[in-house]
Amino acid sequence: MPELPEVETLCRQLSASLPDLSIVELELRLAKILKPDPGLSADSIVGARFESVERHGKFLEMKLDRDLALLFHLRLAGQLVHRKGDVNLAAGGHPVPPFDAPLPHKSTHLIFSLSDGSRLFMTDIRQFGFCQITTWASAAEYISARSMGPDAAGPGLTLEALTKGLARRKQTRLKPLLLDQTFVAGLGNIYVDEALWLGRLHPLREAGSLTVDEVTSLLHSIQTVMSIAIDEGVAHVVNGRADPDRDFPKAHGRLGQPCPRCGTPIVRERVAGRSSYYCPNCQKAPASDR
DNA sequence: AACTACTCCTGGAGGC
DNA sequence: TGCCTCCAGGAGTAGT
Repeated sequence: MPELPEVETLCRQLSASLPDLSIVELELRLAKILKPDPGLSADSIVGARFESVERHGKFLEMKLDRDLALLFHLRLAGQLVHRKGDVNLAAGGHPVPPFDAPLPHKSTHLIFSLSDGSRLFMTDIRQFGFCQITTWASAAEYISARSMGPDAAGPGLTLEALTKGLARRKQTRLKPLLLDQTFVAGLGNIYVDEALWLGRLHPLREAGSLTVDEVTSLLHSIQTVMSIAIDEGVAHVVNGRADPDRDFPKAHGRLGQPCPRCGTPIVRERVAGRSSYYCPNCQKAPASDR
């Protein structure tokens, strides 16, 4: 569930809390979570100091001195909490367990003890996330090899780039296309649904069927959803259900609830193997499906 | 090229 | 109450 906004929020917090601290000890509680590059090991990073934290799509890269780096992907349910005493200096990712829960949790797989007595916990109830121990150059190579598209919240996602991208993938439905990290980087199931709802586009529309106005609308919708989530708070969805006390997300996780725009009940349909929520009135199905 | 199915895994929800 | 099944989700891979 951690998508671009969750990782970006975490990145900003860790950028403030980690630099200049060094790693005193690393406790690995689930071996497969840690993936050291050949020639490196958990021991390699003991004593190394954090320099900076960066986001690449949904990847989080922590640059250390000695040319070392940690590359995290939180996948479905990964969470990072940097805590000193009872105080969270940074916390983000999947909201289960709650960020203020006692740590380590039974699903905490990795604990970094840092030079000021604080600790960084990686918790992941689904065990799909990972932390790679690598070098600056190998991290850059690894990221580059993903061939990620323009960042959904970055300046590279322009009308021109989006138009060209859609033209290259004319036959692909919008939902799987937007989930494809090589098309645009950072979106996941929740924010794709939100962007499509905001742009009044049905998830099964083919990329090549969009008018110029619709492409423009899609671009603005992606950018708007990203900035709302980053600036005003990420979507709170647990087990596929949107938090009933918040009005964001608008469509995702709101089966049967009235569309905030027109009042028509939101429907759920399986698209590309994923639950997709949309308004059947505002987001008209493609002609071929009617 | 584009699609589906399957894999990794756990926990929460709902049915009976 | 307790079993059972289903579902959530990112992304890689294999097969059609």
